[in-house]
Amino acid sequence: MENSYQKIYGVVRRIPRGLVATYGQVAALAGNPRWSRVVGYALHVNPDPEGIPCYRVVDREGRTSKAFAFGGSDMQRAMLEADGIVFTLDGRVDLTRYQWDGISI
DNA sequence: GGCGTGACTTATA
DNA sequence: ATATAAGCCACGC
Repeated sequence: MENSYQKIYGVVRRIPRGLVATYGQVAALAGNPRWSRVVGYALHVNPDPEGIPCYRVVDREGRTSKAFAFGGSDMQRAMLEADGIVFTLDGRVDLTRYQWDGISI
């Protein structure tokens, strides 16, 4: 039982539908603001894609990395739009409106 | 424990 | 905006 990953997964799992969180946000909520890379790795291994919607985790710009698992940011965009999130013309999420506060749930 | 790598972040040029 | 550098932590060898 490893705390770090469980915490990260727990935080990501708490992200409410229609909102997104950044790697740094998840890392901070997990307990350490410096796990940004670890969060990415944790989602990379993604042991439970159905319980851990990695597409709701974006970077500081509201964007995802090129190495995104589902087939690229294109798939992620579709998933987030299905959650009711609207993208900007830049192909990014409006973090000013959709970034999770971490207080929900 | 060291070294390289990585779905990150911040700072500097 | 892009590139480079450094920092952070975890995994595999």
